[in-house]
Amino acid sequence: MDLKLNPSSSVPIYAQVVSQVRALVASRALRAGDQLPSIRDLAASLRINRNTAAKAYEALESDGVIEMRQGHGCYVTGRGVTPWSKEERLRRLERAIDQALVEAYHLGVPFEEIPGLVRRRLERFKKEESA
Amino acid sequence: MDLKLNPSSSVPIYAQVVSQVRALVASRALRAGDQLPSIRDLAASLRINRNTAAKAYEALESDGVIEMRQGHGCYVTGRGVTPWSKEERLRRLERAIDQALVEAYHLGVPFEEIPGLVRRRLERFKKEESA
Amino acid sequence: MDLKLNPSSSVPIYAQVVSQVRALVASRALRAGDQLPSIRDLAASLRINRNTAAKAYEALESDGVIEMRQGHGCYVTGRGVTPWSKEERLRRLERAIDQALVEAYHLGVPFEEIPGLVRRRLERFKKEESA
Amino acid sequence: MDLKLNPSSSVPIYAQVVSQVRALVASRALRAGDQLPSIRDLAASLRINRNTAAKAYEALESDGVIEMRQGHGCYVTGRGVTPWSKEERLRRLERAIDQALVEAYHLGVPFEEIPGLVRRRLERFKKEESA
DNA sequence: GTGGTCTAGACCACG
DNA sequence: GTGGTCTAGACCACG
Repeated sequence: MDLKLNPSSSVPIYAQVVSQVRALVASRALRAGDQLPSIRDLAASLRINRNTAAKAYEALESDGVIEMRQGHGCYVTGRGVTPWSKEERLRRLERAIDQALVEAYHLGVPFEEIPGLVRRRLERFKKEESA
Repeated sequence: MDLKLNPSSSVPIYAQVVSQVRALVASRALRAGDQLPSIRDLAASLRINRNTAAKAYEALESDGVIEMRQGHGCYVTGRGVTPWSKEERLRRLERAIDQALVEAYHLGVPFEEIPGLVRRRLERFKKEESA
Repeated sequence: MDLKLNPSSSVPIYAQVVSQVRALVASRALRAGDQLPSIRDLAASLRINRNTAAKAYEALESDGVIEMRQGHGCYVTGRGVTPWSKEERLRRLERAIDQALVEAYHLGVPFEEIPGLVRRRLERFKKEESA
Repeated sequence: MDLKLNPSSSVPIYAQVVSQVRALVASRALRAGDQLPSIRDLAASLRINRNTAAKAYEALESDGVIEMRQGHGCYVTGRGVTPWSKEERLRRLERAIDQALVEAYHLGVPFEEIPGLVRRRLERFKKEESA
């Protein structure tokens, strides 16, 4: 699991780990049941403190992305036992989409180009998935 | 300018102001040349610290979203003053789109539904724009 | 003896075994003199580590819930072998009751509903007992 | 806010803080909007590490019992925006009640005494509430 | 070996 | 002043 950390980013290190693991799971590079490196190993390979690695894993666990088992290790959870209602889930997704649209506006990317771009990124995700 | 701030969110208040002003501009509720309230007035109306309001405006200015003219006030700038190259801008947008896709995966929303959703949000943006 | 263990719970497995055996005894599904599976058998049937099973039995024994007779096996003891004084016992029970009341408050269950609920659970216990 | 910690208990210090604050809120010794001591002050008064105090407050926040505000402090939340369904809430409460009943059995307290005891503890809660 | 807790202490971000 | 992050390092509980 090779994550790329930016220690000078304003995004905390543990949050960078969280979002990259979430992305790996979403792109199916990590799948349900897969074992993650232990907290110790992760900390060593990223050269961060054990507590920082533990904080990232804790956040991922309370997110429902991974499970940590006593004395065993950390495993990717099965997908989607999210405790949220259908409406709440839609609301959250719309918020993420709107953020991308706002970003597009301010970057000067015409709205007409968005659907094509989204389709391209989706294809890339699916390709990784079937790989 | 009525922004909805959540003081108990983990997102800093100044960042909430920034992202909501950016959204207002993107949805054309605020347009190039429009005047924003002064730092002092914004702080008063939102009942936030003046330093917080100032910090938000600074961030918006260095983002190229607003301009502060000494003794005149704050104005929404024209679009496309972003300091980034075409490639950098595409990279940033793809990152925002990917974040929405990762969110969709973890929320259990099937990828097939994404393009439709994006189109719907785009329509809403355009409607607000023409209003 | 079919116990339902949750390996991803934050409650240690041995403690899950202990509390479920205590519940079985309290509901009279297990009665004084009944023989429990050996440590080896329990570990095999629950597919847990033998040390874990042994630790659970040790805790149950020092609690006075079971007795382990060298070379004979494990047996449920008679009731009321608790080593505590009348006052201490009352204090412990009140603590358990208070915990339920605190839980009720935070779950938003009105206090008026508590006595009815307690009565219902008591009936269920007695029914299992007479079964 | 005087909490009594037992450093030699097997219950982690932060968890002791959590459960005692929950009890204070449930007994209305702390009410919605009340400010809690800052992490620094709590740590100093309990003579524990700031990180340990912070961990307790974080847990209380993710439980919905308190809110922490940037640069302001910690406040008791309004009651009961628990994200759980009515059924889940009942299930959790029943579990807590059952634990008290199991405890009663093993302590040799006759089931007949339970309803009276529960009523007494409820009265004590309500008295504190109106005080 | 694995995760969990705790401390001491530094530095930063926020308002 | 308040909370948030991070490190180094110790010791413990679990399986």
